[in-house]
Amino acid sequence: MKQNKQNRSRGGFFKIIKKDKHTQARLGVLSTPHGKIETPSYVIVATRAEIKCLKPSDIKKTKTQVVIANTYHLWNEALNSKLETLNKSKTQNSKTKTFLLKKLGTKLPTMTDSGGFQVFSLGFGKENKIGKILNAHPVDNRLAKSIIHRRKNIRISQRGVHFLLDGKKRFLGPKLSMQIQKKLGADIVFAFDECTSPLDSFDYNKKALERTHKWAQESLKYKVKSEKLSGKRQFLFGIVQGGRYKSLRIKSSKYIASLPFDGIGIGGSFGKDEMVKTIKWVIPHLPKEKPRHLLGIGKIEDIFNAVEQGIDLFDCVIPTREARHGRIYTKNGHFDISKFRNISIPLEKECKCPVCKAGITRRKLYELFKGSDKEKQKAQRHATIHNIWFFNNLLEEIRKSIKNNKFEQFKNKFLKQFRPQP
RNA sequence: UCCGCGGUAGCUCAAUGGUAGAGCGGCUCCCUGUUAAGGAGAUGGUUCCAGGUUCGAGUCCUGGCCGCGGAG
Repeated sequence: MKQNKQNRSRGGFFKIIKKDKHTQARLGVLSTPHGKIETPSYVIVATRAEIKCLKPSDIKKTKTQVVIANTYHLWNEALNSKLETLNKSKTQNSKTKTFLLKKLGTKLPTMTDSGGFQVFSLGFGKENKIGKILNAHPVDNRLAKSIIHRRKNIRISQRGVHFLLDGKKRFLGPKLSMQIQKKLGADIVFAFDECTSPLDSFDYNKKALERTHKWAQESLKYKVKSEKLSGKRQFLFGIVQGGRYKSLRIKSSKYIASLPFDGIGIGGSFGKDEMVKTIKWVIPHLPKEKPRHLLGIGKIEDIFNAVEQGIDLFDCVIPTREARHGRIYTKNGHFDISKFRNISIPLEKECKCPVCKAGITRRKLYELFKGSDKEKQKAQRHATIHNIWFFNNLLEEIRKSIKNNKFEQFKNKFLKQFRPQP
């Protein structure tokens, strides 16, 4: 184990090129079997190995460096692909594309999430209709008490998680998660963990954290084993949990940092406006030379705050989901297309994204959104391309600013300008 | 000119004579490791007009007006 730790953390997988003088922001490069990723980078969500509403050729236009798919949602497809792969290898299909890349239809670095988030989203989250970040409306304590621990869709044990969904029962644990992720073939994979809810108590989080740490060990063990067998390299990230509790976050950081992971994910839930605080508890205990991925974050402000604290990777559904719902991102803030339906100006002034360059106006986009099913699909595709491009471009600018020692200035300037639209 | 059918929210339509509703649109808001191509909320009415019957009329009766279809 100790040997592994030494070898794996120095494999040239992650190189830090520059550290910002005034903040903890850093510029780096991740080298994966399918290409390099310049960090900080936004990882675009492609849950079922496709970016919703986009064709493979669209993805190339969006400055996307890397995408993340999901173990839980590709479970069946991944296991069924066993036969497919065998058949194809028999018929001499010499291309060694991974399952993910085949489905994605374009070549670029990929990641997969382990299914740990679904322990929350399909359990507590679904049951109580809350997200992993406590929202603006303060939750009544009595309400919080009444809903705590109601997780009728899942059963969690030391071995893993039983999902009881849509009348189907299935079990996912660290070993199976690693097996599925191996099959999916991402360049970077995550250890199986338990994402808890922001309303879970200290005691619950403590127990959950013990499980997550146990599963981290097992994910690592199984991954090392399968690597020996197949010879194929996948980089594995461990995940820090601990919810909203400082002592647990620190404990988790230290523990995950002590294991021979290739990178560190920071997962779990956050209290309202407590994200920076939580990241600050975690970062000091992480190895400086390993990449850090803030799971499931974030919004524009979150990105700047996290980069400032030394985060290298993000992923979030915000750009894509909100695009589908008609929200457009611009440097002056985001706006809902319905509010600007009569304006014949580009989605964003002087935007260089392919959609704006093609002359799609706000009025046109609105008309498409309200048109036939086919037109709506077009609208969602345009909005998705624009938003993804916007986020990727923003990260590009952030990288540039770190390079020039101007991150803080850039952050302040950008956030000042990024206000809800006039 | 006659016969028939209809006229209710911005639009399309509901409502055995008993508190006028729904869908869509418009408006406000939400979306953070996607069971989300989604969700929440507020608003919205001289029921074409004028009479009549009735405790009570969107509903029944009479007469107008308007629209659609048919016949001449």
